[in-house]
Amino acid sequence: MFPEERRRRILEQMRSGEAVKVADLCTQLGVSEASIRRDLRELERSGLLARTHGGALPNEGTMNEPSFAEKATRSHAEKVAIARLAAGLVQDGESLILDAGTTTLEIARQLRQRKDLTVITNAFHIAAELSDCPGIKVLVTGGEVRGNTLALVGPVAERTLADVNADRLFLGANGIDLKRGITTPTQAEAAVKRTMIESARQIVLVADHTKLGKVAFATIAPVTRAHVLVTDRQFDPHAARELTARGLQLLIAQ
Amino acid sequence: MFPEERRRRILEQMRSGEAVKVADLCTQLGVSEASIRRDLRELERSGLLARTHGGALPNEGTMNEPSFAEKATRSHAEKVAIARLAAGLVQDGESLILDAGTTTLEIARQLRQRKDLTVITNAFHIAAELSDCPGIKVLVTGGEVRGNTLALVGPVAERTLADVNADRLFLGANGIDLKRGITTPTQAEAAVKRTMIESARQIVLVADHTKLGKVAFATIAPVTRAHVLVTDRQFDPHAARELTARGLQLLIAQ
DNA sequence: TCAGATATACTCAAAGTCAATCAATATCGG
DNA sequence: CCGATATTGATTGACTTTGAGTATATCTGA
Repeated sequence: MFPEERRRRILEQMRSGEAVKVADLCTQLGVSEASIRRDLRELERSGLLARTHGGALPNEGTMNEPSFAEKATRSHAEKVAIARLAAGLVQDGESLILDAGTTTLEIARQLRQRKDLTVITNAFHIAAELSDCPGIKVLVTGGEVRGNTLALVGPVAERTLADVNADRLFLGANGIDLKRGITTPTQAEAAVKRTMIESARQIVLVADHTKLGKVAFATIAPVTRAHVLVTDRQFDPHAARELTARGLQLLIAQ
Repeated sequence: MFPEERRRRILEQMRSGEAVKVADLCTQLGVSEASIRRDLRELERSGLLARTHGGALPNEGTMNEPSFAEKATRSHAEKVAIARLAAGLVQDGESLILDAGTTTLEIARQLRQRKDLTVITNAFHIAAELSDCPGIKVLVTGGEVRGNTLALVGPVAERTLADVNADRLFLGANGIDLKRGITTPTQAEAAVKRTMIESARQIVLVADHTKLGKVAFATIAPVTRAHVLVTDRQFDPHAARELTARGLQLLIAQ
């Protein structure tokens, strides 16, 4: 058992967010307490955990935060249903903007067989997904990479988007609220999404029912700025009626 | 038993994700510890495992990926060697342009631990590789996705590149020829690479020896436009002398 | 607040491991 | 055939890792 190996196992054990005790690790890994302490000190130095008396607590980054991959599998069936319905709006020959996000990635997958599409996106995954489709021309906006979402934001992205004219935008969001509008966690993302909205003729908002009522930090636009909302059937009927009354077309995936 | 064969067996043994001990490998493969250590050093350089005191651990993630087989080849080891040498030119705090390509991707990997870098690239893979590095700001050029290489080309890419000023460019190429210059298969890529050249203070051409004498369809620039060429030691000595005479600095990876 | 129980930092010596060098052998290209 | 290059294993001194021992620090419950 090597020191490095031991440290990996310690981290592995903390992945669930639980604290570890020196004595436990000691028996589990079959080394003296001195060695365990040395390991913990080292891992603390790397910023992976915080030591306490008798053991250690995992640090933010060490815990299993929902990665992109995990988010993508969470309620995957619903996302596919929403994506199918949304993709049905697209006619061959159109040009589309696809926002970054797991639902919009599903839309991209649904569009693979289509002919003569132009897709503009600020998401790696979407561009990669469509890059080998003969009937689809993919334009990436460029911009700075936003840490964990792999979305591109910033002036470069905005400028590219400002210079295009798309038939349709498929917009993702973290929060949809009747009063606070469509929201997202960062100003930078909000700015990009606003530019997308300006460059598209029709705005299709895609969001599952869990987004309703949530408010994230930065407002993108009022909900009425969207023309269509595609969501699932657990979407609150009251809110649905209210949105319809305000002129949105609602499409409910089954 | 050839060194290559031995290394393959070592990797074979680590496939399950288990650690290996120098002493064990030593008896199993019937060679001295010195040789085993040399093998492990080499494999570590290629990014296939992590050495520890007494043995080695499989590198997290890499072991079961499809890219694993490719990484185990000799040409990949050469690329890594070139990349290490090239990455050594970079000082913390600089801004770089990284062209799309397998060697430049390796350069990106070598830069992960650096601080305060700005990296501009037209390659997905490079952007993804560096996106989670706290010390590195990644700017993607944007542009159209070129089918199989996943490089971004076209007016959007060129405009983004034209608007930046980088300390260094690491440029890949399909062909390097004394008469025909630096070449690449398509006009679109050539145009992007030319823009990169214009936006950087120092041009570092990275190319293994197989590129010498090859001529691809589109010329990017004469070889003399580069300031430094990083290559491997199988690079033809005559050509090397000729290039040095023309003012290029040659760096030969061992 | 204090005493007793734990947990910790520190030093040290032993065991094991490593890098560097060198000479011997094997292989390659002409 | 010869010189150049690669590969190998032995040797040496230096480095890491380890657990025990000891003095200090921290926690807990009264």
